[in-house]
Amino acid sequence: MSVPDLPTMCAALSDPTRWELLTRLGQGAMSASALARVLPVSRQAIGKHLEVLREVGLVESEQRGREVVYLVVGARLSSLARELDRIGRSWESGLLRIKQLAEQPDQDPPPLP
Amino acid sequence: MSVPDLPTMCAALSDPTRWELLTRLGQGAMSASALARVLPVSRQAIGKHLEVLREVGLVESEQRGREVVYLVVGARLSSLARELDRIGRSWESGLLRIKQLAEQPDQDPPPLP
DNA sequence: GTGATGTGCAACCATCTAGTTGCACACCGA
DNA sequence: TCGGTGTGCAACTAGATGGTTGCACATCAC
Repeated sequence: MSVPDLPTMCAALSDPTRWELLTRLGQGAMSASALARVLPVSRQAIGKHLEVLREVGLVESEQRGREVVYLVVGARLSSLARELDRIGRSWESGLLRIKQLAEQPDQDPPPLP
Repeated sequence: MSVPDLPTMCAALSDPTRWELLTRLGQGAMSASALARVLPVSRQAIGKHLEVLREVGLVESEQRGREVVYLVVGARLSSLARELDRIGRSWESGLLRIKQLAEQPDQDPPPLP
């Protein structure tokens, strides 16, 4: 899996059903069929959701006997969080800089060389 | 604006055009028309995107003369980041706990009262 | 072996969404 | 006063998406 860009990562997290899947998997690995038994969605739909999550690295799959169980990858979510925080801070500091400029009226104008 | 849930916040961030808007606004407040001048998208489409971002609190709007300028709210993204990180960590610790349990075979079984 | 269970793949459908165009109206400046 | 610019609202379209059903096939347990 190549590292997905931010919009793709966020798109994977934009569906309530996928959050439900992630939350369940957060309590322990499960197969698609097992998830379909406890959720009001077909096994095939769940399979598609898990594939989306796997593509962005939020879950990993593992063959166990004849079934395929999925494990959540919390570190992936945390690394996304770090990146979002970094960007959010940069926006804030940028606005701060501009606000400071606006609050210095006609003071110390840059000399034209 | 009521606080939006995680899927809704992530959905707002799942579109490349909206990230483009946020990035531009990160360098300074702009109006929808000004954004439309520098992006290959119509002013109306940009207006819809900005409305989506405003609903989840990622931008704020401000009347300036006859135009409406939009400002990015970096703190909103950072607070989302904190929440995602918290969840990611909880998943990791949960898996760790289960892994530890699995690695203690038939040891210290709980007494039945 | 045989039935039950789990998986994979494909076709199909309804709805959401990101984009467009078009028009009406407000307002600023020369 | 009048042209240019900015905004708001509505209608429409193509494609993405989340969901379904159906079927074929592998595999585990009895």
